[in-house]
Amino acid sequence: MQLDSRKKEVLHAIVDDFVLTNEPVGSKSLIERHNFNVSSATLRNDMAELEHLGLIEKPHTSAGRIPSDKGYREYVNSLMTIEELSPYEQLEIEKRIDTSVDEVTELIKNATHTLSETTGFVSLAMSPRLTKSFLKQLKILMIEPGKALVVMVLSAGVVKDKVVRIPNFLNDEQIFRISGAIEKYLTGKPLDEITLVTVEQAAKDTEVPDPLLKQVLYEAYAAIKQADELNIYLDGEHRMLSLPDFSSLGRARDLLGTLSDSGMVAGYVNEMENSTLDSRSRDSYMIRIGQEITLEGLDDCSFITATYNLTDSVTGNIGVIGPKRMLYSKVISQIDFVKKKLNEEMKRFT
Amino acid sequence: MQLDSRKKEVLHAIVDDFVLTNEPVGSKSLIERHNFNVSSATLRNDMAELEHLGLIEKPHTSAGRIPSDKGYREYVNSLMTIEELSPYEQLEIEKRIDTSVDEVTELIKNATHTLSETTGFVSLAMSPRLTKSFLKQLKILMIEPGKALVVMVLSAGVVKDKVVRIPNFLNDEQIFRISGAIEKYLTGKPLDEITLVTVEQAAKDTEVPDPLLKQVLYEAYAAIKQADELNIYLDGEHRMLSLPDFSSLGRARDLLGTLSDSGMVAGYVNEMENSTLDSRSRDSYMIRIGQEITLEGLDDCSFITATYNLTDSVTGNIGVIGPKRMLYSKVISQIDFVKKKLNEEMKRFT
DNA sequence: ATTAGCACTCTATCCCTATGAGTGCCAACA
DNA sequence: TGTTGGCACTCATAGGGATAGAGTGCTAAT
Repeated sequence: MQLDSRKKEVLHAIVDDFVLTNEPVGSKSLIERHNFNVSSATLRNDMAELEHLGLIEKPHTSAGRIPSDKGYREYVNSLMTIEELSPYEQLEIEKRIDTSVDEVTELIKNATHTLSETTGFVSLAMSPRLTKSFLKQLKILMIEPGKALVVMVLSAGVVKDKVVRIPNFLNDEQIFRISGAIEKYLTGKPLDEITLVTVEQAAKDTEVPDPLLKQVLYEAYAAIKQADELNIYLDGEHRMLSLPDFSSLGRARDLLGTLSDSGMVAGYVNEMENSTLDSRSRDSYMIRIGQEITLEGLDDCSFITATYNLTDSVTGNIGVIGPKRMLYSKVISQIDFVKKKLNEEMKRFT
Repeated sequence: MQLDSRKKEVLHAIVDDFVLTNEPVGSKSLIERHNFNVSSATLRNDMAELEHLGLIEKPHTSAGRIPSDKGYREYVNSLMTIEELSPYEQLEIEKRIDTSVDEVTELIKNATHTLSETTGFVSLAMSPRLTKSFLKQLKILMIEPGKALVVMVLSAGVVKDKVVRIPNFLNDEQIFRISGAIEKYLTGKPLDEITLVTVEQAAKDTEVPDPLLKQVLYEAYAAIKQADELNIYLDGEHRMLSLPDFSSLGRARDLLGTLSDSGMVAGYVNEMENSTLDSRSRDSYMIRIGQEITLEGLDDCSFITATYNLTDSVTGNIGVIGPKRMLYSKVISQIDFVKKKLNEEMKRFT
């Protein structure tokens, strides 16, 4: 996109003004608010050009201009500058995140909640992707005949467990032996390298009758696989209703309807994570604007996520879904700061 | 409330019509829809009387009548008849509840989700009140130096755990001894009879140095107490946006804002549970209508809950938050049926 | 390349009116 | 005493101009 410098300024100003006022911005008000040393007629020419390029558009013939998705994209990619949060803003966030919790999950939920409060938008986080973490401990506890609890401690400091069914006539002793064998064989193995075959191999010499063994192994395997399932945490959905951008009930309904299917949102975040659309090397966040988002009802939204690290290889995402018409640089700083805090606090768990 | 039988019919008809059409109902349309063998003028007299009693009201001078909170209350208490769901409706619900899950929590979430889908309103459930359940097993597993996992199996078939901090230099052996002592002493005790004192007594003879012991005991106690904390599951909040009753964005915002504070809603349900307002002996559900609900923003809602049983003494609530203008008898049957299914399925876990 | 000027477009707002559903009340009736 | 027909009155809602205002595109001059 080659734009001469004034046109860049004009686009920048239009985005800024529209974000601020939520009203289509015209050539005259642009002159009033900003120090362009040219006349409104000149800006009108520039604006016609920007519209021709698809960066801005008119709601109707005689209205001012609003940024198009492409315009926001240009703004985000090349025009805006991201500033650090002020010490005061940083403090506000630090005060809000409750870091006194004992579990990673709670910490993530807290951070997500804080992010929603801070931005005023919907926030979301994905649980850490545990496929790269490895098994540190695995114990199977008998609960009662036919029922056992598989407890796993993963390298990232995460504890997972699952109630499983086992054959009724297996006794403590046998379970203990199976459990020990699995643990011995699988400790240190990344979750994504654990297959049903490796689990079965683990228990070769347990001296437990084969038909009994099979079911336990399968259940243990299922428990392990469940441990690396992704969870998503959404927060602050109701805040969207306070935004003028969603004052039409229809839009609000579609949006919240889509967000209520958290599995679908999680799938989308995952897809984003694996996409090559973003210049990840440059920045540590991903942005999707308006129609770029393939979820229904999010056409008027932007979706920004950053990646947090529980360990080097165990990561998750945290971010925001807000209106396209948002203060991108501010929101990005806020996400970034929350992410940093989250990373710091997570060191406690690993 | 002494009403002659025609006035009862009139109130009944007004509620029915208003629920159906969402429009104030006038004397004339009442005649048209129902077989009152009197003239509209007579109904006008009756309606004036009902209004005088505070059972119905006018949005403005020359409009029809709508039921007041008191009118709905009368309807619910004395006028409506509750019918069983049709076999088809029952089947629809049975199809929807996924009962193949391994944990009570998942089952409850599924039932809640189904209830929201079925009614089209917000549904909610409280986790079982575990204070009356007793400890069946308690194990403390070392995770790493300074960190352990307390695993509890409760009589209601529920498994709870919590990561706790312990002194760094406690070894496996010592933890095993403490764990065994606590378990031996507390097994069979209802959770609400377990105090810090009883936990401390449990571990008198463990031969673990006292200062180390203290911290573990405190953490174990905290874990036990956390096990009986109440969780709430809300589902289908977005459905409220599809209801004409909440077509005003302001109302919808207030409502969803309040619901987003799930802790507050949980507190309210608990309060309801302990209230004596309801004739619990007669029916197995509780209803709060409009202003009877002390939560902000729920003035236009009704709140109906029923009690499910995990065991005889371990219960929770499941119910619906919908608009006042709802088909009470239908919704009550739906809740009741879901509750029954839930009770049946829960037998598997105990 | 920039600017002033101008005709044109379209929305938003206000006011006015007509419509119609509904009410309360009164007098008459069974 | 309860019921009814009749009637004047009320008020929300919808529709139809008329107007103001902000903004645009285009042209001709600088």
